[in-house]
Amino acid sequence: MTNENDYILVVDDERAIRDMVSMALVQEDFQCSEASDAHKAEIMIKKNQPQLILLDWMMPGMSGIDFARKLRRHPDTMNIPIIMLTAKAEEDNVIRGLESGADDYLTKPFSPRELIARIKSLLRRSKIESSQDIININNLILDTSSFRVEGNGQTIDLGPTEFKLLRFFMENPERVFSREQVLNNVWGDNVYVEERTVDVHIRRLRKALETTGHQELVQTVRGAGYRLSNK
Amino acid sequence: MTNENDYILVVDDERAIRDMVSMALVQEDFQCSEASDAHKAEIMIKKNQPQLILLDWMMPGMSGIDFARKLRRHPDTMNIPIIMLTAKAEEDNVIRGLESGADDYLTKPFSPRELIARIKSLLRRSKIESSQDIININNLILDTSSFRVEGNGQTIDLGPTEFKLLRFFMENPERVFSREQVLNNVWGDNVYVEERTVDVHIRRLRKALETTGHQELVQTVRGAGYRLSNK
DNA sequence: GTATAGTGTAATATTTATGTAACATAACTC
DNA sequence: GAGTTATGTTACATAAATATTACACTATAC
Repeated sequence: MTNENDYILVVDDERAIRDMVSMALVQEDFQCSEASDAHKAEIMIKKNQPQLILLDWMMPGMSGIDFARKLRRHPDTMNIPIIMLTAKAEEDNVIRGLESGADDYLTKPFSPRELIARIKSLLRRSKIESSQDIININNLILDTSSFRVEGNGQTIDLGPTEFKLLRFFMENPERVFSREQVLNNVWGDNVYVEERTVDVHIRRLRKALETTGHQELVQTVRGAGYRLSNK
Repeated sequence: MTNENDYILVVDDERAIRDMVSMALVQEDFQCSEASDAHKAEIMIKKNQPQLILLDWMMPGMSGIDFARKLRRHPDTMNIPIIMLTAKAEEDNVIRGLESGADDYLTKPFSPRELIARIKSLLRRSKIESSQDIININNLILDTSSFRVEGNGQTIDLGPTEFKLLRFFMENPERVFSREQVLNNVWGDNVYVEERTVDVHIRRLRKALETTGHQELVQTVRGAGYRLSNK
């Protein structure tokens, strides 16, 4: 096994679950730590960033779902994969869990083998995604791992939505996307906002890019949508 | 909803599952068909290639996993996204499922909402990847994904209607279309504008093409309409 | 809590595209 | 060549698309 480089954090208030999970992880040569609540987990994450987090849905103090949201908001922890652990009775909420930013979920009781399977699958995916994390177009540099954008060496400040927007366009340059496509890809499905909202965020993005003269990369294609291009 | 163009094939030997899934799909305006085994599925795929396949793991005859592998090997079906449907008891095999080429998997029982969410997310990804379409006639190059037109390497600026017009003609070269046909295809049915309006837009298109000498591709066929031809 | 930053919407301004009509030219008929 | 019809060309008012701004509201940080 070559799992020894992957460090996994288990967050659950029930000791029995934590132990069972840890055991399964160690068996597979994963490194792992345990935290009994969100607060402790937060401290541990700051010290040593895990490659993946197993998160209980229901916990005293901050709930798993809120914690997941918090992690997703913070640039440093934004891209750590999260697997939610939910009890059978809470199944209805699974969707909310996924919407809050979890990447997968497991319904208790689950078998160690399934747990391992899902972990591996997620790690695999996240490694593929994070392997290409710096995009450079005309000296506009977007670093997805540190969530930074630089233009000609100068840092550009972007809000979360503008960052996602720019990232999406930089990952798919030279391609026109309709407002609807942009909404689906940047805001997500099942999110309803006005199409015109895209215009406003494009405007905000352009404004931010003006500081380094990169606003011209974001182009309007009348009747079709927007495009990022260096031509 | 704009899902009506996506055709999804459901392959499962249990009628109950197929019905449930179909119902959920139809509700979302997806087109869908059902197959009860791999063999039937194969025939249906040949006839009409689906945008996505929902594939049961365990089936009489060829198993889902083998079928997935087969699909992945064949060039025509290589890029069709596959979602595996696995029963709880078969969880050990989830990894093998993903390794055999499935893009995602769902564990039964699953909720329709989750099903739909995963389908949409997969379709979104695959659409961006597959939408590259370039037409080249006499070095007049039209790229539908970037909405760009180039003549001998030089960019040609076109308004939305002229672009659509040129696209239509380039997709159907050497063929004469009456003004009425052009209106129906480029402007859309049930849009009423004067037939002579076509002339004006043809004029605009020709003018734009003059910059690279491609105006002669757009030919008038007196009494019949217009044609795009390199002869 | 209070301050701050981020979001979506609606109203308004600006830019660009569109369709039509009027006139010009070319082609075809006799 | 005169008469007739089809197409080319241009200008312009209007419509449509996009840009921009302001604002109310929410979420987040301190």
